[in-house]
Parts: sequence; structure tokens; C-alpha cells
Amino acid sequence: MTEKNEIKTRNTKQKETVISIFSAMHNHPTAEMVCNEVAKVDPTIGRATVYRILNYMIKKGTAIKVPIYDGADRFDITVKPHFHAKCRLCGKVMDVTSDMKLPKVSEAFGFDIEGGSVLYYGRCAECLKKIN
Amino acid sequence: MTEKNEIKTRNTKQKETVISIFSAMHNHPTAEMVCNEVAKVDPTIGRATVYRILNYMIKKGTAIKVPIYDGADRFDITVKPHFHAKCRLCGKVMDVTSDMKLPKVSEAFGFDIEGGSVLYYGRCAECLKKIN
DNA sequence: ATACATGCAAACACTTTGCAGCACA
DNA sequence: TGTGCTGCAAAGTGTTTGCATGTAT
Repeated sequence: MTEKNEIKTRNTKQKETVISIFSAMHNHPTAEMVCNEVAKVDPTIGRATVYRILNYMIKKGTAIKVPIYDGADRFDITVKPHFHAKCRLCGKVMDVTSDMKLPKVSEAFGFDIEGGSVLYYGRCAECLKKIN
Repeated sequence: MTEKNEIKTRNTKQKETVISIFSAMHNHPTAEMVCNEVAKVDPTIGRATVYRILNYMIKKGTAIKVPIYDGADRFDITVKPHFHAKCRLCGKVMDVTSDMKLPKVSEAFGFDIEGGSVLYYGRCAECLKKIN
């Protein structure tokens, strides 16, 4: 039985290309960065198509947006928790390995932590109800 | 002695108005929402001014952007950690009290957690060096 | 008096969408 | 064969910036 929440998609050359290239990028790229990599392989693939495919992946749950809150949205294929430390002054974003506890971030980077933000993503009760 | 990193500002009527209104909003508003509230009190204050003042506050450290990653940036006066749960399907954002541990989010909201993102903000080692 | 802040509008950056043609199932 | 996908360009959304004027210090 087909699930109601299954997203119907056709397998196109563009989709295959974008997904395989994007999947190989592990630096939470912006959509723009994905476009650039895609263009190296197939310059005929349009920007809108890349955006559309990234959004398909998010709907399907195979990609997420990583909120850094400055500039363009960042995408990642993995759904495992992400930890970042962002400088309020220069805007630089540091990757923090997930086993680093808060005090360790200061030690490792000499980073003065002033605050933090946590965002869980998933599916809310109401949407789960609609699916089942 | 004046600190090098002190941001020189003049106290203007606009700044006073925007900061006092914004400080009274505790629902991590978008800049747009702040503009609307400000306009109710003083419609002559321009949108650009609100953005500029919010950005001053971020530089000074008296406000932060809360990354929700969809739509407009959200601002908050407090720098205490924020916890949110966002539905991947409908986009709804739920506030999670900071003492709620991960499993409690599921219990409280019937929310299916698929992943998470953590962002620490503060000042990096290099910027701290420049200041001192 | 003068250097910074404001208001306006235009510019900018990022993303989505309308539409005609194309291609997968 | 037909419905969904693509590419292009235009529109949409959110934010920043240039400039002339105003104003706090």
C-alpha cells in the first residue's frame, strides 16, 4: 500500500545529478554553492531546478536546512544534530563536533559563548495525524 | 578609558522608541513585526531605521537573531538559550521551555523529532583579540 | 559646528513561481 | 499519452545602502 505522505517524483537526469553532487558535499552548502557545483558537471541545469530539488529533499526528509541565520540558507543531507559556534562580530561559523560540551567550545576555540539556540526539527502531532 | 569595541551611538528619539517597543516583545519577532509595532506609536520612523537599530543591538550584544531558517530573521532581546521545535511539514514553530529535555519534547507535543541543530553565539578568539 | 542618524527610495540578495515545451512512466 | 519536470525570466520577499537632510553632542 502506498503511503499517503509519499511524494511522487519522477527520476530525471537533473534530479540524479543534483542529488549525487549535493550528497557529496558535507560542508552545509548554500543553494548557490550547490548550483555552482552542479554547473561544473551540467551547466544546462537551471537554478530554479536546484532549488526545487533541494526542497523536495527537505519535504521527503532526506535533507535539512541548517539555520545559521545570516545570508543564504544552508543545506545538509544528514539529519544528525549540528553544532555550530558563530561569532557575533565577524560572523564566522565554526563547526563544533557533537561530543563537544559547552565549556569545551570555549577551550577549543577561545570562543566567548554569550548564548545559544536549539532547534529541533521533525513532524508535529497534527501533521503526523494527517499522514496516518 | 573608553573601550575600543564600544559602539558609539547617539541617543535619538527613534532609537529610544524602537528599543523600548522591541524590548517589550518577547515572541522573537521578525523585523517586520517590530516595524509594525513601532509604526503604531510613531509612523514616521522608517523601516530602514528599525533594521539599523536592531543591527546595532546585535553588534552591542543586547539582541540576538534567533535562527528558525524559514522566512524572515527573528530577533530577541534576551541572550539566554532558545529552544524550538519546528515541523518539517507545516513549518509551525513550537516554543520549548529550556528545561525540556529531548524526549520531553515528543511527550509534550507529540512531536516526532528527526534531528536538531545547535548554534552557540558569542565572540570568537580573533575578535576578542582585536578588542583587547 | 560637525559628525553621526534618519527617511526615502533604489538596489541587493535570495528564493519562488508562471508558463510553454520536454521527458519519464 | 499525459502528467509531472525543466529552464527561463519575472516576480516576490526580506534586508541593506546612497544620499540629502536633520539633529544630538
